Amino acid sequence: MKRPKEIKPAFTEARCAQHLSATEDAIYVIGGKWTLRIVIAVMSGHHRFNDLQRTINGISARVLSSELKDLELNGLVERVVLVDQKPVVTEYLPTDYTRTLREVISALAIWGEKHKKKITNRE
Amino acid sequence: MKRPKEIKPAFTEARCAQHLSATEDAIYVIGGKWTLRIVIAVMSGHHRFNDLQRTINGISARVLSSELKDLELNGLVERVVLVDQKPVVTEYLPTDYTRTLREVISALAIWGEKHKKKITNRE
DNA sequence: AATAGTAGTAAACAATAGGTTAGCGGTAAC
DNA sequence: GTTACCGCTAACCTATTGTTTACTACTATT
Repeated sequence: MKRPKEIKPAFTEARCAQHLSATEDAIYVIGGKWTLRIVIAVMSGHHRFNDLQRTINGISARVLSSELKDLELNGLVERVVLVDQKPVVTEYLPTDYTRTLREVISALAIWGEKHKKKITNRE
Repeated sequence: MKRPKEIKPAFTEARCAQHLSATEDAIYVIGGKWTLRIVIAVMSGHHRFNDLQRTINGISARVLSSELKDLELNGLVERVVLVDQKPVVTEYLPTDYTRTLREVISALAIWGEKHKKKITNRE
């Protein structure tokens, strides 16, 4: 017997538990303040340290450095040092795994735009 | 003249800036450790304080309380006190705006599952 | 009368994230 | 020679976040 005249949930009980666990894992990896922004910048062609720092507004070298190390550990960027270049150049490149985040980023970006409109309209 | 033989970016430069700004806004609102998990639980039919605390593994009353206040301010839950009930009952209900997060949650949940499989397989 | 649940709040504290400043070794341009 | 860019790193500090414990006021059950 199911609750007779109540709001029907947007997610079933099973989906709830599943979603709770899965989003917990996802947020653990990509939920940081900077993580996805770095990923977006790398996917957009910004591969160098200082280029990334310039592109991502407000990030400090210290934080960028430690975030890049985490991302590398998780396989979300690949760090490549080009030794044969005149000044040795370090590049952070997207991987196949990075590209699996495209739908997540798109969904977030779409929602973020809607939310911005909502906020700016009401004030 | 565009870079001749390089990896072509997954996002264009314009999309990059757009995505950076929009996801920044989105993460500001829903990027917290608990935010989306509470939203999922509320959308799944868990409407009461203690029910939420039981459902969301590891959250303390203090944090749940303050997160619910934030969510209410952002219009992502509605706090309803049922005064006519024998013991006064407080409910946290999803709103229309909450439901705009469905795609975001789905995308995150799908990615989180994939990521979990990836991690458990390699160890 | 005692216990337990409901919906929290207060206080005190610990942990983590993030920011600021400074600097290093190298190259290259002025 | 001095300045500046590159890719960082160390030390230090602050702010946010989260934890624990205890407690409130009320109701219902045993």
